[in-house]
Amino acid sequence: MTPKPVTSLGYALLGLIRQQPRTGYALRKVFETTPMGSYSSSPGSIYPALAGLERLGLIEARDDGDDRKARGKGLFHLTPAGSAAFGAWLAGPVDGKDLTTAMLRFSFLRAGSDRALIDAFLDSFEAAATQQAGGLRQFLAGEIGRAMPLQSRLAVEYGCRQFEAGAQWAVWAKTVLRGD
Amino acid sequence: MTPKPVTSLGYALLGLIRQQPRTGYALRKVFETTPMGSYSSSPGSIYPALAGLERLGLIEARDDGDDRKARGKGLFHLTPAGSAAFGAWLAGPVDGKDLTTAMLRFSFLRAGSDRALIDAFLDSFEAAATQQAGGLRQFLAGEIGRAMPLQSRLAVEYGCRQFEAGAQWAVWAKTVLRGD
DNA sequence: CCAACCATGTAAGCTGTTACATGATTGA
DNA sequence: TCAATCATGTAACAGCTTACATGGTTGG
Repeated sequence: MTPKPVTSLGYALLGLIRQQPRTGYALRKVFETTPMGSYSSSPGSIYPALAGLERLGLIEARDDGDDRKARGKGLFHLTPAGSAAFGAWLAGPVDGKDLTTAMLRFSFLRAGSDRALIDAFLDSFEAAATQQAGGLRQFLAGEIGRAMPLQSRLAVEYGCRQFEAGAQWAVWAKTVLRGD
Repeated sequence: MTPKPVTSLGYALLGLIRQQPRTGYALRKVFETTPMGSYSSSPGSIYPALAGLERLGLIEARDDGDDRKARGKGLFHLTPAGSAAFGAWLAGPVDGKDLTTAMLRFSFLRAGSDRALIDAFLDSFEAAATQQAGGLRQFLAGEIGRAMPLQSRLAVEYGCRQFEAGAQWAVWAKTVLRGD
């Protein structure tokens, strides 16, 4: 029952594999050709990560398919355990300190089947972002904040605005998903 | 002439020490009590980092002061080499892929003496953020982007908005600094 | 036939995290 | 005197980055 031996790169891989079974190389390509690249750079990290997930029994490689497209080890599939672990991760709470990871999760929710999770996510994302922004504004108004050099205060203001933009995004995303 | 053996935590430490000489403990406190905490968590990283900076000759501990406030090793000061290295870092270009580090740098510029650097920074920060946002919008409009699941597209939109908020912050910061 | 791309990895090194360990001093 | 805070570290471990190494296949 050890809860989290899986890193965010691991979850990214699980999510992509859940979307459709892929080879290690195809996974690398996704990171190279999409903004998801910010979650990893190439080979040296993803192959070891895949090996780790396989060792944990969350994915397995199958020489899947009648045609010989599978040159290497074949396509990775989620095992039932992998599916369960990924599902649990998807349903977890939004951590205010790590909105980037939260967004990764969001990108793997499916408009069709996960509607309830999506609504819950957006609500708690908005709340978390608003709260973080509030914390920073409070800091700025407090003793330490007022004593900081101007540049530092401006930098903190940047953080506030980032969080506020995040909260606004959540509101916007809700309207988009409603009028779909 | 090995260019960059200093990490962003290292630069954060150099910057804080430049603001005023401090003990290792005082530096830890800054990370614990300000939003700068996002650049590190405690002891296990900052003491080794300080040791590294000392080994590189960028800082040195002095039993500075007539009164015995210095219980431990004393206060860390920048050496001339440290001052030069930090100054060079401050004057470097804004890397679009790492706006967080850029913001750390910004927070250490001084409204009094670094006016030229500040103006240059804000201009190039705005440009970088705008460009990153544009890249993401272009991606969304392209083949791969249009083929992605809705959730993923919304997540990318989040990224756009973050960058756009960054660009807007830069514009705002310029007006603040002008009317000072 | 040669370049590009498919496909998979290994190895060294650095950084950071967590958790533990220690001891002096100050204030209630 | 007892807890909190000042003050400094170490050790084990995990993860990522960079760079290198290896081969098969396909298209011009």
